[in-house]
Amino acid sequence: MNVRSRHDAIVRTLRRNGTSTVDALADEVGASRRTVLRDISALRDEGYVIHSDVGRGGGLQLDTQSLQTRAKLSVPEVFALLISVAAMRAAGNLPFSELADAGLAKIEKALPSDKVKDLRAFIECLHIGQLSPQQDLSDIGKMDTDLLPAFETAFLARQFIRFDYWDAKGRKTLRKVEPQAMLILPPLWYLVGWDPARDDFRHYRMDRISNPEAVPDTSFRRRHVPFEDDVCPYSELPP
Amino acid sequence: MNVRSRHDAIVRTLRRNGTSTVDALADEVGASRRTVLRDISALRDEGYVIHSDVGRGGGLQLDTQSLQTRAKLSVPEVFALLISVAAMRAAGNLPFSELADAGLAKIEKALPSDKVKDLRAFIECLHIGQLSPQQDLSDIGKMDTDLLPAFETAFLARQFIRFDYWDAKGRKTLRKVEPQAMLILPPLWYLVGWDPARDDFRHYRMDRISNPEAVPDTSFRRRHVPFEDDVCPYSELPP
DNA sequence: TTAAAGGTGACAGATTTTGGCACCATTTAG
DNA sequence: CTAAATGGTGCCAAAATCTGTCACCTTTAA
Repeated sequence: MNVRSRHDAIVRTLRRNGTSTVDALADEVGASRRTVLRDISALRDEGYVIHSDVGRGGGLQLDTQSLQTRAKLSVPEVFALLISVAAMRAAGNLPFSELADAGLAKIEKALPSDKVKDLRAFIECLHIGQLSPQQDLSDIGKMDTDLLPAFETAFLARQFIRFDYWDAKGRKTLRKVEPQAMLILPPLWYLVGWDPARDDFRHYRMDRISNPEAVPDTSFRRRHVPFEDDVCPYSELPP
Repeated sequence: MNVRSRHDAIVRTLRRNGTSTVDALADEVGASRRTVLRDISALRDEGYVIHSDVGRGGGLQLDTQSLQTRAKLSVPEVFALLISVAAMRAAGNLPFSELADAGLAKIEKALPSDKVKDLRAFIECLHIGQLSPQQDLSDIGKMDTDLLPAFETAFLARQFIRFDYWDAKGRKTLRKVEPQAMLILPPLWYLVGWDPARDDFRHYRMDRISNPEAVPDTSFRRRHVPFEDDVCPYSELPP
């Protein structure tokens, strides 16, 4: 019996029984009274709130609201959560969004600090708006999460991005643009890029992009994307 | 040097240097070659993807997209994240919402299963709509997250909820209602309750509720709340 | 062929964890 | 009041685990 799994067993037992004595716990997890007491102390250090009543009829009691959970997340998952909360916040602060932020802050604290900075910088490139409901959105494709690495690299290292694009008429073309921003108009998601060949901004629906690849190019410039606050000048975007 | 901190040091070094040899790592973290190899093996077991090139010029390389983070979250924080993602999904599926769900699934897997069921059941009571923008929302108060425990208890144990309520005219009254649903009209958040004294549904702005308390009462009935799909019959709600 | 790299197994020594014990403080039953 | 039940602490030896050393293997590039 591992120390970690013994801790888990203790928490589980406390949750199940509501209240329990040290000796009963020791019996349950197959460890000595002394060890269980040390475990309780360790769990308290970890943030669990465990009440104890001393004396006859007393025992230990786990504060159910204080339950901790230990999750192991990958960077793309953290990224997705960050976007979710950022999008929700942009849509109008919900109650609990502070609490969600607190949770995310803990997750971020567990990431290497440079990775956090990268993610935040990427999220700075997001613009979230409201799509007018009369648009025809019958053909929304699923966005492939495999796109993420190339986009992250291109945005953060200020590289060009090259990809295949199927336009609204079903024609496939090869594009190479400076990634300037990401525009979210739920449920659509656009890349806003500066196309040097056309000397203008172009927007690309993410679900029509495939095989993206970050391409180093010294001519990259960060440009001022013509978003004004929450007003999106792209409101006449073809779906 | 702890095992845990040595693992962290190894991951940090691999991230910083991009690629590194076992001997260099051993030197860096002040441990033997053998120990570092054991640590690498342990990290791989934990889910880190570490590529290795054998032979002259080879070395270890951490797959940057596979970076894991170990976060410790409390139940209310998990709850807030669940609501965020649920709300975002209701607002129109964003790309990455699947990824966010995958992350949340991992978090939930780390929770006791009954707690997960409770949280899901609570979230079932949420109705998320769109607030028409012409409403006057100048006086939105902050919702206190301390309200959560009482609401969770009342909803899940089917108990009445008693609270102080300040209405739009600033009058304070004591209410006791059957909690039937939660209505989210960003950025507002309502409790939809059946008030037995008035024999009708009433809605209460959450930021005007204080001192909520769950009260067991055998007369509680689950009622059909007159929401129709996404159409909210409460659209004439006074803010 | 040789040197540089990752990887494995075995074993003794170093370190940490565990169990047992004595003991203390508090509370409730009788 | 007294006794029993409970949480809690300090100490130390035994048990378990971790670590370093060493020998050796495989693969790869010069």
